[in-house]
Amino acid sequence: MPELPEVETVRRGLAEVLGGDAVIARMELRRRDLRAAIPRTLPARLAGQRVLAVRRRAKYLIIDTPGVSLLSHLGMTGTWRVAPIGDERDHDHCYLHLADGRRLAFRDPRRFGLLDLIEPGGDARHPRLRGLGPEPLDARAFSADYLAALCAGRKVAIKPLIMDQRVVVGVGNIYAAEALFRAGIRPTKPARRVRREALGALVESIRSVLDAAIAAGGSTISDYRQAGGEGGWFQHDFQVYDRAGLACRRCAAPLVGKVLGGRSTVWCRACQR
DNA sequence: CCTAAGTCCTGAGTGC
DNA sequence: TGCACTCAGGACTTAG
Repeated sequence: MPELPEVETVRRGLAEVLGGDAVIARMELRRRDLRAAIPRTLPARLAGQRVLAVRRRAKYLIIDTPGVSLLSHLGMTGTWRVAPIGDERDHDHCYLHLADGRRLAFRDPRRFGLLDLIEPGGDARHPRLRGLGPEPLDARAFSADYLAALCAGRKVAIKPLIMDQRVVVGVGNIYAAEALFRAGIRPTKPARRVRREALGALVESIRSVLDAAIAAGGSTISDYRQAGGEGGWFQHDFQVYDRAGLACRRCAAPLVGKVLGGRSTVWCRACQR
């Protein structure tokens, strides 16, 4: 669910909650079988650890402590929230009890999410982080040159290509569709057929749509919430996502939709070539 | 019955 | 034929 803007918004919320030397007194596991099993050793490793930082890499959240880092992925329906005692819900899989009495809950109905540990300084060796592409907001690493090199000779459609986390991280089904609309590129176009200038526009569009969505606190469809429980607002700015059959906001032609790479995809035949 | 913000795996196909 | 890589499709799960 959450793509980069939603994960970044959650990161900022968690950083605020955990700032000022928060200490994790105890991790309480209620259910271990998420996408992968939560390691049995994780609660013991986290107990008594002081939070040093809350980071994001791709769609992963990383809470650093001196002894171990906690890695989480929200999958499609994952949320972190401040959960006062008494606020227990179905699908709360894990509670982090802080030393000051507050409590964080990880809730994920579909269980496509993930909790794991990273050894200190071990990001590059972690199997889920190894092999990830560059951060899209890093203009130096994610450039038109870089994307053009990865598109060369590729028959795959441009939309699934930019959703491939080995190519660039953080772009999912919503923001891929929105960035392609902004860049005027048809999502089904084979990557090798997209012109160099259009790839430059796409790189800029990915950055601009992600920046705008972060500024809006992400997009709330059903489950996504910020750490404080608020929804995001960017869903009101969608130009194409979930708008198949409706009028293009730019030219009023009906938007078309089809399944591409297993994901629903919407675009404007007139505005996107 | 259908759909859904994401990976992850398998198997078929391609090119050297 | 073998190997490496690419690409499409399905699986996982719960809720609305």
